[in-house]
Amino acid sequence: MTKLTQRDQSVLEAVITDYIETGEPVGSRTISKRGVMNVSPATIRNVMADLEEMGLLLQPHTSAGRVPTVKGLRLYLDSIMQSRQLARGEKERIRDILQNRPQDIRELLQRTSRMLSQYCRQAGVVLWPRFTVMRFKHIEFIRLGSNHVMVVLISKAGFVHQTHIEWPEEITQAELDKFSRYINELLQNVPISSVKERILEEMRGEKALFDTLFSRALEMAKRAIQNTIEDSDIYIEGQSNLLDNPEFADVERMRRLLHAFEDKSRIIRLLDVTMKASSGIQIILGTENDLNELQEMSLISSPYGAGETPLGILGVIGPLRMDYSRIIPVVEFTAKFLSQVIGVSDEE
Amino acid sequence: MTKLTQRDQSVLEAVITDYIETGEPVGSRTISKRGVMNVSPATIRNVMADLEEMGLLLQPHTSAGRVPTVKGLRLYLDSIMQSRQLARGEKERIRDILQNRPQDIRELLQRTSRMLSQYCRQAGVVLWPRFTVMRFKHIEFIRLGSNHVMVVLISKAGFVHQTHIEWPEEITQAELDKFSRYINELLQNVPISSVKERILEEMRGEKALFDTLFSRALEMAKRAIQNTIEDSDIYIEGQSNLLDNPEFADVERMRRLLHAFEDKSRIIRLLDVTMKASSGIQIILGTENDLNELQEMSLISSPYGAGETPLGILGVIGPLRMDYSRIIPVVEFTAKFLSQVIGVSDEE
DNA sequence: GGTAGCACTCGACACTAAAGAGTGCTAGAA
DNA sequence: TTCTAGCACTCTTTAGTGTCGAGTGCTACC
Repeated sequence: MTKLTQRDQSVLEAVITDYIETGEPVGSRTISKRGVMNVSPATIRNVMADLEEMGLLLQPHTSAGRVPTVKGLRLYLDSIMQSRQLARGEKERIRDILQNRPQDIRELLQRTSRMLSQYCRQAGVVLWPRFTVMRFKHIEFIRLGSNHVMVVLISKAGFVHQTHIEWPEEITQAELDKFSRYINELLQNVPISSVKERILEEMRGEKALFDTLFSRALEMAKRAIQNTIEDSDIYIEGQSNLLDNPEFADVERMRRLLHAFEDKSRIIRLLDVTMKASSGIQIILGTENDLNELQEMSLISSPYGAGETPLGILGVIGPLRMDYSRIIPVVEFTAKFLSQVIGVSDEE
Repeated sequence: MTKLTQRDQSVLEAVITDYIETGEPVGSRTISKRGVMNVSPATIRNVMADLEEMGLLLQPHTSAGRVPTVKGLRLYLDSIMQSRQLARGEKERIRDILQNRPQDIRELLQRTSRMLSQYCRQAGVVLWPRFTVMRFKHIEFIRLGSNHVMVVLISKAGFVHQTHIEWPEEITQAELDKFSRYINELLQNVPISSVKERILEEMRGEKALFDTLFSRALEMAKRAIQNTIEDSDIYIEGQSNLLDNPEFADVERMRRLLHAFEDKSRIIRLLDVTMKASSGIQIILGTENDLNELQEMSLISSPYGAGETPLGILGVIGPLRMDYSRIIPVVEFTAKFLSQVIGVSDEE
């Protein structure tokens, strides 16, 4: 690919900026009038024709202005755009919303998602952390019925997971309490990803051989953990913001989009992959993702975690035409700040 | 109001049936051709004019067919329509989906909501039970940080609630365990609505006076309960089904609707009121509810509970034009069956 | 290399006409 | 008295037409 001259870049930037603002195809005259470069529309047209040949711009129809392609946007994001700094007031506002530590972490994540959506006027999304990356804090067995035991599992960062197992034999709450005590002592601070191994190891140990109570406790914990691993959830808020974008005036498009949002498992997978791919902010533009229904959307995301360990991912989903220079720092800051809030309880 | 003759009723029914099927205004000729009554279009027209005068039908514009009004639909539902029985196969299908008791109750409710939406091709809705109507089963305090204590509260039916309190003084997990034991013993099987009184009562008692540990446990439990009471949540699934209805081809309408769904608190209030109003199935048609955004929707709902006690409410939200005769029995059956599933653990 | 001018293309919009569905009313039949 | 056939009328929908304007590509010229 031919290298872009300074002027080419300026034109590309002008087209994109204008397009992001208006959503309409941008004509040569518009750019010329802006006066960033003092050249005539005709000159601009020549440059635009070049850019189109390189696949950076696109003409929806012969006599229309130009619209950036995914490739064009990508180039712009990677090497032309300057992210704005967040004003102090903006940071304060985000802090205020997240700082009042709410009732439970579920609500914190949900609130984060809502904040992102309102603040960026797009859909906000937060992925519930995968349990496997957390550290064990506490387990509790509660007898619900003659064969039902409820298990509540809590991670150091304060994430709660509940599950439910069948237990063939009659068992009392007092016994279950003993189970809890055994397991809590055993697994204190162990990463949940290695809990299972740890249990298996212990099962082969001497104590389990002679202490039936202990070995049954291990068995129960094993089952509970098995139920827990694949658990995942996601909060998508502010979907209706997307409707306000003129690009979704089309009902058919809107419908596809809502369908995509309702089938959460696929979005979870997308986010999961994204999280593993990078530790910093990441942008996926339209066709760069594999979900058919999201081909016209982009995702701006960043992992969050407790201190250094990444736990989940949060971000903003919106149309290709978004105010990236504003949203990127918002997502970045939110992730950083949320990590701090969560990290507090994880540290000691 | 003049009483309806048999023929009037037949015409009303025919109009409504046809309208529910097609969504288009229904003309006199259409009904005549159906051949339910052997009369000419002109006769039907006379009857329709009468019905319109009574406010049961409406003509969108001078030269169009008729559409039922809310009043007309209400009359139809209350005294003309015959609910279909669910076929055995249909019942089986519903059972299958709900019976495999899932990981946790949250998932069970969510799954119910999804099932309703898929099965009725509208939006399904389930209200998370209010904690106040449940009975106490178990409480657990877990130390998260020097000043943070996480509280997990479990009801007999297996509902879990987590909250989070600040505690001014340093406290060890061992102490917290003692707290849990005290409170669990004290509150076993008490209705959560009277837990607070019970605690206050106990605080004035002799034991609290002399046993500081006990009185501190009470204090902590009191705070936890305070956080818990107003908690409520709702699952709305299958919103995209609504988009498939031609009446929502209009983007503006769609947008209002999505906004309504995103502001869950108002829908929760609506359901809450509905739940208290009646013990059986209940239908709210369009303008009969107070939410501006839902004026064009109706809600078919039924309370569910553990055994006899109503806990929450579930139902289907869709446009005025719904296949009531099919959906009503589905909602009814689902509520009954869900109550059974939940009831199991509540009984002993 | 940049610019001005010009002919051309295409979508948006407004306007018109025709088709079709459905009604209300009236006069006559059962 | 009740029903029906017929007719004039109303209103929406759809297709078709003409005009306007934004924007382009090309060419000749500075």
